[in-house]
Amino acid sequence: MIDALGTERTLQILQDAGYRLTSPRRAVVDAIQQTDRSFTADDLLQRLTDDASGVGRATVFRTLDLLVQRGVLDRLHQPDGCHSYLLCGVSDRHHHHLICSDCGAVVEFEDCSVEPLLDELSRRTNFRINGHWLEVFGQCAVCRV
Amino acid sequence: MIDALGTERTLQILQDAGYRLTSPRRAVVDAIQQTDRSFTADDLLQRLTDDASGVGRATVFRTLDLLVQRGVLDRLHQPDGCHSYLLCGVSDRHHHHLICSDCGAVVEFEDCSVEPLLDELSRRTNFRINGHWLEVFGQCAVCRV
DNA sequence: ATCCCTGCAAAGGCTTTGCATGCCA
DNA sequence: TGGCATGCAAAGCCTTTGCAGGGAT
Repeated sequence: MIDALGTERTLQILQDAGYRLTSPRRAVVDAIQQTDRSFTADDLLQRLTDDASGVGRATVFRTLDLLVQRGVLDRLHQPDGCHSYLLCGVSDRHHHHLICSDCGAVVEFEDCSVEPLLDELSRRTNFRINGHWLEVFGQCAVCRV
Repeated sequence: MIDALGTERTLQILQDAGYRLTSPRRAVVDAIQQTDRSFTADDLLQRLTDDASGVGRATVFRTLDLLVQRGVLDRLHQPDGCHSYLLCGVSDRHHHHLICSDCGAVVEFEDCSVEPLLDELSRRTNFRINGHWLEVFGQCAVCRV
């Protein structure tokens, strides 16, 4: 569903940004490539602990932050918790998410057609608008039974 | 900006729902009526401590939960923190927020014109869509200098 | 060889829980 | 009077920080 960068290109991004390629970072990047669902820091830590990668808690958090900064991951906001992450698509354009509340599957979409609304709001309220979030929730084809 | 219920009607809602009217609850409800900005549990606790209301931490959290459940407050999600609250307008219709990232001032709006988008998404992805969030960020007339 | 990165453990926020007491209905 | 509600303190989560040792460049 999400056309992600892949492990190698992601590691390249980190290297280009001046970060060292270490084996904990490889392990984290590799682990996040294995799902197109949203996940929490704890999910990831769990997975890395299970496969005995030996990556520490702190490194998981530090690497997640790094990847969010670099645009590889998005931070996701959901009704039942504000602390999950999600692999971004290749494009670094502004985009939104349609999220399955049951299994966490995610579809990205770009066109959100809110520009006219924002213009009108800005005119009406005199706010200088500089961003918006749109997230859509539902159940995916599999979970809707 | 937000046409809120007022202390008395809010207390009535709690009473109608079978909750007791206690003085800590009054104090909390009263305190949240005094602003149309978003606030955190800690802001509120601080205010209640300052005016020597003597309301405890636990009660603040418990009452906030109650008020969110009853639709008196919204939980707000912002880029720099997912843990703030906001007094809802009188209408309990679906609505959205335009939030000043500097001072926390909030304007509610109802028409978000995303229905066509949701229809199309649902057709394309086969998701059963059952909700969405839209939050708009910017700077209000005062803060934009 | 440098110094960035790491794991560990401890500290830090914020929120919830347990429990004896208080107070509304 | 009964039982929900409260305050306090402690416990629980999740995340960040400090630090000495290790590894990438």
